[in-house]
Amino acid sequence: MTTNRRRAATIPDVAREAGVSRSTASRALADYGSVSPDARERVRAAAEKLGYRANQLARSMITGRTHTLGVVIADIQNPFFAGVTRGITDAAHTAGYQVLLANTDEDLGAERAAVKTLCDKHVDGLVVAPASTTEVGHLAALVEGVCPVVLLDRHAPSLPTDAVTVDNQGASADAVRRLIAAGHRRIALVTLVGSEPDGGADGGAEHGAGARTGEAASGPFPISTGVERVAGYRAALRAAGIEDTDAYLRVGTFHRQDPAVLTEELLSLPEPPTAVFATDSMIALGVLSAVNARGLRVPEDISVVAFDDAEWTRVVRPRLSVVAQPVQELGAEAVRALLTRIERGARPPRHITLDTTFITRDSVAPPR
Amino acid sequence: MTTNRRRAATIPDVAREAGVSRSTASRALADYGSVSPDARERVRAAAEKLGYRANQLARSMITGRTHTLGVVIADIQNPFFAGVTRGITDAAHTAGYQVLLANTDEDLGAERAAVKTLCDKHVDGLVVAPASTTEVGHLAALVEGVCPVVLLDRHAPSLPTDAVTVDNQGASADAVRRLIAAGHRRIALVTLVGSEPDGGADGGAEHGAGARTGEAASGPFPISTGVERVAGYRAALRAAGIEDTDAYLRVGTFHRQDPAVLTEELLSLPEPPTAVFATDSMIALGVLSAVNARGLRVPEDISVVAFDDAEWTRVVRPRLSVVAQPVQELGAEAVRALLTRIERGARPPRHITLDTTFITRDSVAPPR
DNA sequence: CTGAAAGCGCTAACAT
DNA sequence: ATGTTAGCGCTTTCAG
Repeated sequence: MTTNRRRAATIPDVAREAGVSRSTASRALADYGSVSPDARERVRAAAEKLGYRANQLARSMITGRTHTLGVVIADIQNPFFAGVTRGITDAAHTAGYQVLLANTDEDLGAERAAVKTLCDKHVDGLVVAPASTTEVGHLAALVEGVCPVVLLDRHAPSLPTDAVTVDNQGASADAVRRLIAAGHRRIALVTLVGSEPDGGADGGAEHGAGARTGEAASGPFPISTGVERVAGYRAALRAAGIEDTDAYLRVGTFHRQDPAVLTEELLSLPEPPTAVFATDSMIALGVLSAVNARGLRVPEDISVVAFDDAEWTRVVRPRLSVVAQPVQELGAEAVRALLTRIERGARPPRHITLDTTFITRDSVAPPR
Repeated sequence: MTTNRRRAATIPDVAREAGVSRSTASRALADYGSVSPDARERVRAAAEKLGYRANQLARSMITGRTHTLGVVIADIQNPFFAGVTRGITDAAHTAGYQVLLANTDEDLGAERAAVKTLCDKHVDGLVVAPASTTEVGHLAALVEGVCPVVLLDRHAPSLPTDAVTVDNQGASADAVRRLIAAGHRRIALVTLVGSEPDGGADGGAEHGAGARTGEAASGPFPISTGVERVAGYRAALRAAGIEDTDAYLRVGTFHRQDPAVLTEELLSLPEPPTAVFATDSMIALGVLSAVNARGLRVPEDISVVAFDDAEWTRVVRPRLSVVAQPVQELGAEAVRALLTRIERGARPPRHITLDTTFITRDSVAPPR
């Protein structure tokens, strides 16, 4: 029934079949310029008959647009990024774009490599959750007109481009304030930061924030999210008259420290915290596992609050009270910003802030 | 310091700088044919100096290879697929390939569209977790030499290509057998299938499996995973002398039914099940929420077992006993199979089966 | 080992 | 409105 065809049909084939020139065929198919209704119909029919599919590669080479977006995140297995990525792909597909995915595990080297590879693939734009918000030289180079970039989840002040985040400081302060309102004074914060700054020449903003951790983290925080959440935590503590805001602050490094261990350290303090705030759901998993391992009960023995409304937080007993981020919307908004930047070209950087919601469940109680 | 450059450096630029012809420059850069060490070095230096980056689009147009793989899955927010995707991207990147991502939500139409778009983008191969294992006409067309496809998680017998799965039937039977060993007789299975067959002309294999659900699911199961897990469930039940294997079988449709509601129905039966088997972690979430809503305790009042070792299953109390699938390995293995197919061309279909592990935790107890 | 020339499939000026 | 011509950046025969 079907005709043999070794080679896919091309524009010349369609043009011949329709009895028009290649340009007319091209115009009719790509829907630009002016074509007579008659010719247009003949071309459409011929294309249909031959099963013509445009060679996007060739088209991209001419137009300079691939209708492909690059997404560079820490880890697709982290529910936050999975949600964000879902939002990104949905928004992208709706707009006729495909999505190229890369994981960095918060490693700056991996991020640089990913960005380079994706650019080589001629993505029309990049959504990046940067491993560092100060070491952004590799991104700065792109922002200068090479390839639009939009930052997601994290804001790099030195980078003149859009960023889509939540109000981390406010959300964090709010969460801590709720713990304080419940009567807590010894409130811990457990967080993880990306790779250490590698000392490259990177005219970036300053983020001094020493953390009293066991050994590491003497340098600056590389990720704005962490900085801001810690800032909110400190602010709320200070506002409550708690002077030593860093007594229960634990900042680990993504690859080198396990949040469970950090928590274990906290719990073995002479005066252990009565509440723990985890800055994401993966960290919360570690916190809970340390709490469980020690036989402590939530919330009777210790209160727990976390960032990110992961599905499991509704199923654990007690159900976890969380700071919910609009994950899919973050992704969708980032794509929207990126597309505007792609279509309208350079424009003043916008920082879009989406609202979080504190979801009160059962993991907070007054300290004993 | 840096020179102004509006236009990216091209091969002619490098050739000129190195004082050789374009062909020689191309050979040196792409590392093929023969080039004198001297010329090769001069070209490398020139490329370095000009910051030359090959135009992958142009290269792909000639070579016919894009070093891009397409991944078509149900939902990246499902931890199973997130893990699989992580395995895929890692393996792909290691081999020098990028990954284009598409979600289908188990919708056949979305899958067809995704496959078409990805092919138009000239991916070198496709990893697909098909929404249906019988309606695979759109994939069959590709397998005929157009674009290598490897099936993931699900096996379509009618499709002459590789599939990477676990032994679903065996794993399922094993899990049910453990429930039986604990003394259960009224064991429920809650599962979800993709979109209904659309009656297209698709010479596929037959999968008859009626399910006693409230309203839907009178047709065949479209997904092999579901079929096999149900088969294992039935086999184990029958082997234990339980005749009516479908009394507690609940098969919902992905978009139209909520596992929590299905479970709620089961629990309100005159003789409710004493154990529930959920065929993935998302379904388990629904099952648990229904169980919790009814105030039942696990495992005292009801035992629960699920497929997929999601992170949260270790944190809930009681910790959930699960059938763990090697998620990342599934993805990595699929890429490996795909790459062999891409490099070595057509070959007899292989069905690769990876081992599952039953992880005994605390959600199973004898019935009261 | 190297260079000249052809051409992948398509779009975009420029004529007509 | 349509056809002619050029050319995107690269690889690849084919001569030399």
